[in-house]
Amino acid sequence: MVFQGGRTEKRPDLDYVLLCLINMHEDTSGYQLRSFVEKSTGYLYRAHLSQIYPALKRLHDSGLVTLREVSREGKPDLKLYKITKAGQEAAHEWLLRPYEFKNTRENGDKFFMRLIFMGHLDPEKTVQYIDEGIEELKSQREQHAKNNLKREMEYLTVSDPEIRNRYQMIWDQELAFVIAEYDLRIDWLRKIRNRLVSA
Amino acid sequence: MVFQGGRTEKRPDLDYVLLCLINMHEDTSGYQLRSFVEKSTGYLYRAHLSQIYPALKRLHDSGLVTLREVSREGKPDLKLYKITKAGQEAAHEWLLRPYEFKNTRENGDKFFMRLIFMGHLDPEKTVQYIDEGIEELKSQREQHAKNNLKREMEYLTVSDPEIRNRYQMIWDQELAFVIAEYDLRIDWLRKIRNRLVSA
DNA sequence: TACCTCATGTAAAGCGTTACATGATTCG
DNA sequence: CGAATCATGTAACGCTTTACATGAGGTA
Repeated sequence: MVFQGGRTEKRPDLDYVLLCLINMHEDTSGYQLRSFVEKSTGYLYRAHLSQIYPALKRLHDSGLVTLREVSREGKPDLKLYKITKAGQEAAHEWLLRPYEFKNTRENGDKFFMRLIFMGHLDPEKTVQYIDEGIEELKSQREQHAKNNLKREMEYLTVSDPEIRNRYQMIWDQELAFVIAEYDLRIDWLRKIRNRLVSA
Repeated sequence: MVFQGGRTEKRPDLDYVLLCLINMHEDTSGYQLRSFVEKSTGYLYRAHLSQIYPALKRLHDSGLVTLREVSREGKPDLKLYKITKAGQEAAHEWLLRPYEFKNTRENGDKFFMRLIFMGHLDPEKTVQYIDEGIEELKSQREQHAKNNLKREMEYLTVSDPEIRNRYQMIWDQELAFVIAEYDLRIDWLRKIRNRLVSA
């Protein structure tokens, strides 16, 4: 433990994901955490053991987790982690921190990922988080709808009409797909929102 | 131009994306390419200028593109690229290369990205590509449906029933969302497939 | 005046993937 | 007998992001 760093140090998202998972389940090993990252956020975010072990070391050095080593004959020591008070505060701070939206797929996925760890939170806070997400997704949806790919057909300087038509068709479909995916996500957020307010 | 390397050298996907875009439009600059990457594949894949410039250098060194420099007073030279025969072959080889599926979001997106550049191809080849994608997505969908997050609620060692219920609700919704997103993508591939065979 | 677009690049930091290193046990 | 799971880690490599460097012209 170097210095109690619960404040707002810059940390990779992985650190917070692990912190939240350790908070859900005491005495977890790095190896177990990998499979739970997989099972919980797996569709939206993944991590390799080679990222997890250094991340746990960072968390330990900052005093956000403690560890207990269990010797096992012929095998490397098992390291079981517990969250500290500072760790719980850091996790809480992360969940409440205003989400920094960027217009990328990865950024959108991470917005949804954070939601997975919000069960501990006051539902009102989660609803506020979701509302911000809905607004952002609506605006991104409109941007895509406006930046119509059809206009960009001008870029295609290929004369063969059959090829042009094929590109046109694929790009039209592509745009429709992007819009549909945004609509699905917006809908999904609304569903969760409704369940949170009606509970 | 170091050596004509049209064969199957290992290249980042970015190189092929740029190659395909240069193939669509002669005499393009790196700067223009960035905005067209944005407008064409933007939802699925993006690149910064700091990646594009080195990529163009790689393509030029391998003889896949040629360039023409246009002097402009007080400004850096404008570099306009053209694809070579070797470049067209490399792009074609990339499009026909069997897609290496991995169960990650990024990998799924890149599958769809490649489709955007298949307008030049024999539609039968594109249909075959799509069929492989549909099979893969169906299998991934089933894996997610099976790895039901409910079972993983065991991991959550928090006693408060209100918190447990909230997690349960969010995770159930999360799973439903993942499945719905797979279904949307599978549907979308079927739509494009139908348009390709009926044309 | 401040910001955006055009236009080319390099350098460093950050994050993710693959390979290496070690070794027991279990399942097909 | 080979593959998978458990269990910990380090090192190298690759791609992405941000910062730095330079500078003109247009627009709010």
